[in-house]
Amino acid sequence: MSVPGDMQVKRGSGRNQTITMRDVAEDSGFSPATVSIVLNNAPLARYIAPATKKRIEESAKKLGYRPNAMARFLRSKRSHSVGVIFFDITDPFCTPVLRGIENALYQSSYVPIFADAHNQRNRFERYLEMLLEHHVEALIVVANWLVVDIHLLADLSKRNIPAATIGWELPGDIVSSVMVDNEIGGRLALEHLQQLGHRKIAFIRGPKMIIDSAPRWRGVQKYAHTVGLEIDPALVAQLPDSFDPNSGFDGGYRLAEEFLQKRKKFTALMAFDDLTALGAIRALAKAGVKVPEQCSVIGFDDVLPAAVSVPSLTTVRQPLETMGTNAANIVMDGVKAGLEKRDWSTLRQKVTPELVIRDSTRDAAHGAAD
Amino acid sequence: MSVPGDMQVKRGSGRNQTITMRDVAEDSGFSPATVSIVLNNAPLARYIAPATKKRIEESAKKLGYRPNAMARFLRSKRSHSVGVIFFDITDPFCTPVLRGIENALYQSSYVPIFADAHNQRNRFERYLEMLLEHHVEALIVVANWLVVDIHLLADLSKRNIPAATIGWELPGDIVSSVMVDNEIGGRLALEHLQQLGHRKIAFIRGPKMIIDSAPRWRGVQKYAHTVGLEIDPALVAQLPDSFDPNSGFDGGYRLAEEFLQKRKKFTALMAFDDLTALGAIRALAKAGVKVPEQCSVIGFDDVLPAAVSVPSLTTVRQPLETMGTNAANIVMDGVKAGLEKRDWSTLRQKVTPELVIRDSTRDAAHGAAD
DNA sequence: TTGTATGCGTTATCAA
DNA sequence: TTGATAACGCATACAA
Repeated sequence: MSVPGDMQVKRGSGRNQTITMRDVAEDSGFSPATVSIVLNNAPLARYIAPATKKRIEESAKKLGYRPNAMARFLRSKRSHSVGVIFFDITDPFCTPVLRGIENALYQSSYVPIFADAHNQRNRFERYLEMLLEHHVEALIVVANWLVVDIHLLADLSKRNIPAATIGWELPGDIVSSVMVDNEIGGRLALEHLQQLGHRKIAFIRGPKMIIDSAPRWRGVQKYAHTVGLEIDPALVAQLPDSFDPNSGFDGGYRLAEEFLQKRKKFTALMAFDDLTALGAIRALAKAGVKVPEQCSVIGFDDVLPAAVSVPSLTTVRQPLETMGTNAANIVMDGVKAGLEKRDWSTLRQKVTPELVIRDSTRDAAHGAAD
Repeated sequence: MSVPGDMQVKRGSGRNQTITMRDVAEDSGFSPATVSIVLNNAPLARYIAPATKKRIEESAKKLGYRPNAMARFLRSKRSHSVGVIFFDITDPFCTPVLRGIENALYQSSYVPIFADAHNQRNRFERYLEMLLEHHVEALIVVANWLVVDIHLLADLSKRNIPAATIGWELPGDIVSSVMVDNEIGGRLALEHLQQLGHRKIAFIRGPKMIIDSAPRWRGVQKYAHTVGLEIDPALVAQLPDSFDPNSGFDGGYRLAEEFLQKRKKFTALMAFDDLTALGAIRALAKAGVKVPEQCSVIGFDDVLPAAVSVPSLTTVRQPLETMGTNAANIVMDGVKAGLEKRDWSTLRQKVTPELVIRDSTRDAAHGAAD
């Protein structure tokens, strides 16, 4: 039996709330400074006796010590957090992106502080403010949909906090960005339809205010030109600007209906994105046009609804999760660079989309929607 | 013209990084204490001369002063952040919930720290650890899918941090919870089919490990009993346990296929959730069974894919965004209670689901899948 | 009505 | 190889 004095019972006095470093110091018999060095595995830890380390680590574990992130920040200026602002989380586009970001940050033991601008400029600004107050070490903006003028972001670089945008880019080299290569994507989609033998193709272009719209369409035009495919202006429509990222569905429905009313024959339809494609498919179905038998439809993005619809949607896949991961890694690299006083420059990354062939497209031999 | 001495230009010296309260104090000519009182509108602010307040506020604005959340926390023990752990953000169920949580927290100027457990226990624990380090003032767990035993959460109440779960509940009264009333939901679904005249109905029940499965099925059984509807055991299947929240799609597909192979006639199918329903619809379509003409299908949840599928899916809607909002309000109330040393007790909230009739169901007169 | 002094839990700079 | 000590930026008790 051990003598009473042997008992390491912590006097459960008043301050039973939180275990501080001082508690660990007392328990282990070393000074707070040493404890700090050991527990952070700081450079100086090389000079600490292994036995000491062990004792300290044991005490820490025994007491359930948890470093206080706030106190730590006050000294080290490191909050171990990154701000992540979504323009509109409602867009299924965002989910895999968020997953990618989260996963990358997790690897570095950083936490994401989540913000959703609801497509409102003042909300965006307010969140920026809040994130700054929380001293996030970096910022990621997922700007899939609406424009909010992001000059605000330029402000950040002044504060030396690395920022990256996903699905959007700013002029200049202040903010990093990760985007799909829309031109390749546009080509991929049209190429697929063309190779299936489609010649009469209807197009629903993206809203003017979306940055992806123009290059994606350029990809289409260039490819059409290359293979000598004629694009009938009567079969080209454009989604109206809107604040709702999922409005493409209604837009696709309406524009497809209009195509049908024109009684212009087409055997395939290329939509700006997946939801637009699904909207179009619904219009076609309502008019009794079967997909893909009478009309092939291709989307863009590869969000969840594309995979689980009936028929499943052929689409051009954006590697959304990867895009999130990359953006997070880019800013984290910036954070590390700042820490090590290394030089670091902003990055503009284009990722390559990929054709995903499913059930909504097939060869043109069979029929046509008119 | 003002004299040179009038210029309030801040010497852009070394410490141009961050504006602290001391800077504001110097600039306004008052002490840091007074500045603190004014800027926080603390109780003592009542006694401060309006002119003083004005001067201080102007200086603060002019200098672009931003309180340092970390430093503030160290004193006040308030981090102005709430941890939000998702078991698996990949589930479309989560998006509206997240939106609801975010919106409620925003109203109180709290930020959500986002965590995604990827359905892994150790990841869940690690995040809990990280959130504790960041001293979140409350915790919300969105446990839509897999079980991770949440005894860990009980730990939190010891630390006096209010917690709530969404889509899951714990025994005891340690943690608040917000759930749909699954029994009502189950009844609603069956009632709809029954009122459309369906008698031969196939059922795909939820996985055993999901907490919703049992009560939802109970609702079905009770209603069937009430109206004297017979449930054919050969037309009842159950989704296998799985770690992937979207696996219901494949499960629905497979089980619907099996029903079809049995050559038992049914004119309607009730699926555990929307994705399961969509999977089933794909199987039916593949077998040439038209929905809703030959077979009605109803889902549960009302996630995005349900609304944009073709045909659009009739479903029992969970008020997901509201559930998120409610959970956030519940824990925020706990936070305030703690602050005011008020009493506060944990809550178990059941929200009411709602039938959303769309295009995947119709009266039974027309045909049957066999 | 405002200012002074102190400490929150850590880390960094010394000195020992 | 380790320990004192002094900040970090803010909020409060207390003094003035």
